[in-house]
Amino acid sequence: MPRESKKPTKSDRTRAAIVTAAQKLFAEQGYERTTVRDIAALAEIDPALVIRYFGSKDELFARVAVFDLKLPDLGKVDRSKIGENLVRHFLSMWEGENAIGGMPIMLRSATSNEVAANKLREVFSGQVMPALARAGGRENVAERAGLVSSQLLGLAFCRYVLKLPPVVNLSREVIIRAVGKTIQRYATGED
Amino acid sequence: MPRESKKPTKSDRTRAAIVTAAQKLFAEQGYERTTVRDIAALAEIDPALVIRYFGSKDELFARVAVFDLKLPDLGKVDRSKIGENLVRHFLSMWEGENAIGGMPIMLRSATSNEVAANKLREVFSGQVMPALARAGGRENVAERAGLVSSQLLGLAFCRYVLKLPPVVNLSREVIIRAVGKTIQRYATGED
DNA sequence: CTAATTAGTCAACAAGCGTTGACAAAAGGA
DNA sequence: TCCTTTTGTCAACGCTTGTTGACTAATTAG
Repeated sequence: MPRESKKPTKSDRTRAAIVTAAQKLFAEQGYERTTVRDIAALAEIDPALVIRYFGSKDELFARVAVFDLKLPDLGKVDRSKIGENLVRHFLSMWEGENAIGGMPIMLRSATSNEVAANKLREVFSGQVMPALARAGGRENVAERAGLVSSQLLGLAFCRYVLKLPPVVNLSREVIIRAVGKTIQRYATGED
Repeated sequence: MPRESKKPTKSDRTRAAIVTAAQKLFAEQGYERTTVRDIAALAEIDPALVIRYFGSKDELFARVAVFDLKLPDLGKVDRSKIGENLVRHFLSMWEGENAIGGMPIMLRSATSNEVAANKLREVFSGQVMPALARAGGRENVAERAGLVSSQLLGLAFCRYVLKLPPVVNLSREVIIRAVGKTIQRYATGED
């Protein structure tokens, strides 16, 4: 009974359907508003299967609410283009083909779900801080990373979660120029 | 039966206790997580009274989730100090004595409660946009207001809701200097 | 083909939710 | 004092939630 990656097809299609439905609903309505029955209905399966395959609603959420920012090595980026680079990367994480599904899920749920909030803080200390440590001096890393996060999370919050019309309507170019300049200053610590 | 402001004391102390408890709990856990029974327990009254006095949980939330940013007239502020001024004002709205209780309530609930999200958007178009219209040219008001909001809401989200340690630890002075410079650029549309 | 394993169905559970209405206590004016 | 209005209490309602276990159907192995 090799549990290896052989036998690609069985009804893990069910598992996949559950995951897909859960991602969509958690991202749209957050953890509390999304019910196991909603997920099952969207996946066109029985609610009991959600529990059978994932143990509980919490475990399913934990499974789905993981993501990797895939931040580039800022030590290898042209020093004067770090801000632009980060903003471009950030937008591509949220929009287009390779968008990371876990991000809207976390942002929507972190306000009322302590598990999600902790995961977001971990992403910060495990991914954002280390990346920023390679972008400027060793000093004030936390301060610089905090400022960067406040701007980028705020942008995501307004644009993708709250959907504030003027922020939704901002073009990629405007964001890259205006916000990029801010991130450049925060990230490098230059005044 | 004059319904005027006479007779200051009866048991509107109950009403006040309910409002106070509701503000605290909505601000800490958001709309969905907060139950009528929780509010009643904190106010040390019967759950039925919450409904009696406020009609429903939704009406109580609507009552409590209102706020006025009290933005200053930016036309009367030294043009080069608009950013600093706005950030100072923003911090005072969140911290200290006269902090507005409705703000954390809204921010926590807007991610999963459409009523709260709409109210936030109304605050934006009814208070932030008009104020910014007096800070720069008539053009790009929406763009500038959107950028300002993305930074200030992001700051509030990280510092007061998510409580990201590096952002919580930022001193007022650092925030006023670093974020103030950003807001200055966004608000005036310079560069 | 038969037997065993896997996948899916169904009804129900205990707990929690917002909300209601019938009733008792307290307060205040006549 | 009595009577009316205000305040508060209590139990219960109908509904939804996450979760469970017994059962059937489908798939696979020998």
